[in-house]
Amino acid sequence: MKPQDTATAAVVTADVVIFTIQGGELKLLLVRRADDPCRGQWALPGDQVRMDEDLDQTAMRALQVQTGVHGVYLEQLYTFGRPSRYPIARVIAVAYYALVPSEKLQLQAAGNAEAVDWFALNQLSNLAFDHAEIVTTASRRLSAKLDYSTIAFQFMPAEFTLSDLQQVYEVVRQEQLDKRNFRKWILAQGRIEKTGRMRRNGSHRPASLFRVKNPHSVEIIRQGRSASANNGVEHGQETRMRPVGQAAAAPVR
Amino acid sequence: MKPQDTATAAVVTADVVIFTIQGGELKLLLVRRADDPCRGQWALPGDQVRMDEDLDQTAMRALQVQTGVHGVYLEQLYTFGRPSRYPIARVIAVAYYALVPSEKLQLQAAGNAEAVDWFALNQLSNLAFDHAEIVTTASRRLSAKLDYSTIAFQFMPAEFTLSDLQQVYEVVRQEQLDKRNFRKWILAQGRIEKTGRMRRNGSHRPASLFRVKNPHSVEIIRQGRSASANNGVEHGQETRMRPVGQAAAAPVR
DNA sequence: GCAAAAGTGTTCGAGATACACCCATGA
DNA sequence: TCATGGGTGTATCTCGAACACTTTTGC
Repeated sequence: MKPQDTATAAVVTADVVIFTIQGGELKLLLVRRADDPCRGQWALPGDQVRMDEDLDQTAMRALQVQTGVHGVYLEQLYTFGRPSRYPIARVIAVAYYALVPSEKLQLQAAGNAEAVDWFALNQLSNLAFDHAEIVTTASRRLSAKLDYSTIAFQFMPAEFTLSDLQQVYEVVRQEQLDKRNFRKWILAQGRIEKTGRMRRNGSHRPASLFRVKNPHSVEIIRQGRSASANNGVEHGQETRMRPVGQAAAAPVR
Repeated sequence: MKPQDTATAAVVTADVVIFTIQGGELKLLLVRRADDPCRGQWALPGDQVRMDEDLDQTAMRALQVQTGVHGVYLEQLYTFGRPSRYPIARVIAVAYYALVPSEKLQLQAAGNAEAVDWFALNQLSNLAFDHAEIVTTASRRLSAKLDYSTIAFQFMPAEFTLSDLQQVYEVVRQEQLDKRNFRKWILAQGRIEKTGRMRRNGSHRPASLFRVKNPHSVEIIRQGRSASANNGVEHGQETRMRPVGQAAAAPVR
C-alpha cells in the first residue's frame, strides 16, 4: 500500500506450465537454462514482467517465444514467493498454466533456453528452483478443473474423435473410463457436434469426427447445489468468453 | 528467469479481502487510506511484502494489524498486475481473502489506515485502485467454494445453531434454502456434531448448538466424476490441514 | 476370417428436490 | 394464547454407475 516507505522492490516473473497430451501421456514443456543460477537445469519457461506489461502478457510472451504457439488457453495458477525460492535476489513468480492441442507442437529453443523438450509428468528430472512445486500445483488444478469445466476441449485440435477426447480425461485423471457412459455424458452436454467427416485410422471401423461448438470459451459445468433452494432465484451459469490469443481473466476458482 | 538482465523491479503487496457474516449480510472490511495516492479513499487492507517475508505472512500481518484477529482462514486469491492499476509506481498485488467468524470482530484503525469499518458487499463506495475488481473476484471465489468445500464453517464461531450455518449459505449464495433439506444434507456429511448445549434466544423453542469436528481443515466435498470409471482406482479425497494461524498452501482451485 | 477400435441401451441405486405440520419457549 | 423460530419425514425424480455385444474396416 505504501511503496514509498521501505523500498522492498522484488523481481516478478511469469512462469508457465505448458501441458499437452502426446502419445497417451500428459506432458509438459521444460527448457534447459542457459544462465545462472541453475544453469543447465530444466525449468519452466518464463520471463521477467516488463515495466509496461501485464502479467498475462508476460506469460503469453514467454509461451510464444518458447513454443511458437499462440491463442491457447492460459490461466493464472498461483503466485509463489517464498523468500528462499530463488538464490540471491528476491524473485516472486506468478505461475500460469497453458493447455496446448497436440497438433500445435512446434518447438524451438530460444531466448535464455539452450534446449526445449517435452517431459512426461511422472518422469521429471529435478527441476530448478521450486518449479516442481509449481508443477504439482498445476497438475492438481488441471485435474480438478477437468471435472467442473469444459477445459478438456482446450487440448483438442479442430477435429477429433470421441476416443481422443476420452483419452484426455483418462490421461489427466489417471483412470479408465467406461466408453458408453463417457459418450452419453459428453454428448448430453451439447457442446460438441459431428462434423460429418470420418477418420480412418487403421484396420478397424472409422470414427466420426467432432468439433467443439464454442471452442474459445471455458465454462463451468456443475454449478453447486449443496441444498435445495425453495424459490425460483436462478443465478446464472458462470461463463467466460476469452478472445483468442488473450489470457483469461481471474477465474472462478 | 534472468533478474540481472533488465532491472524491472516492482513493488509487491499482499491485499486481503476480509469477509464476515454480520446481521444477515455478507460484509467486508475496508480501511480509509491515510496516505497518498488515493488518500481518504476506502481500500482493502494490505501491505508491502517485506524482503524476508513470505507472501502469506504479509497477508497475515496486514490482517492482524488491521483487525486484531489471527488464526482465521486465509487463502491466496489471484494476483493483479495491470501496469496502470497503481499510479506512478508499478505495484503488483497478490490478493488474499480471509473468512472471519462473526464473534472475532475487534476493529482497530492502525498502520496507514485512518479508519476501519465493515461494509455490506452491495453498498460499496468507490474503492481505491482496482480493489473493486479484487472484491468481485473474491466474492465469486467464495460463492463457488461454498459449493464444493467445507469453507462455510470458517465463518462459524465455536458453537452455532443449524440456522446460523444455513444463513451463511443463504447470504453468500443469495437464495433461500429449504430447512429440512439443508439439515439432512449438512448432517449427512458428518462434519459437525451436537455439543449437547442449547441456545435460548427469544420467545421460541431453543436451538441445539453444534460444533465442527475438525475446525481447522477445509476439505473438498465433491470430487468430480464426469463419467464413470470402470475399475477400482480410488483417487483420494483432497484434504488439506492447516495449522491455526498459518496460511493455506496453494489450493486445488 | 481375424484383429482392432467404433459404436450402442438398460437396469439400478444414491442423492437431490419438493413439500407441511408440530414443538418449545417468552411475552 | 399467540407469535416466533426450532425441528422433523416421505414421495419422486434425476443422474451417475455398472455392464457386453455388434459393426466396420484393413490386412
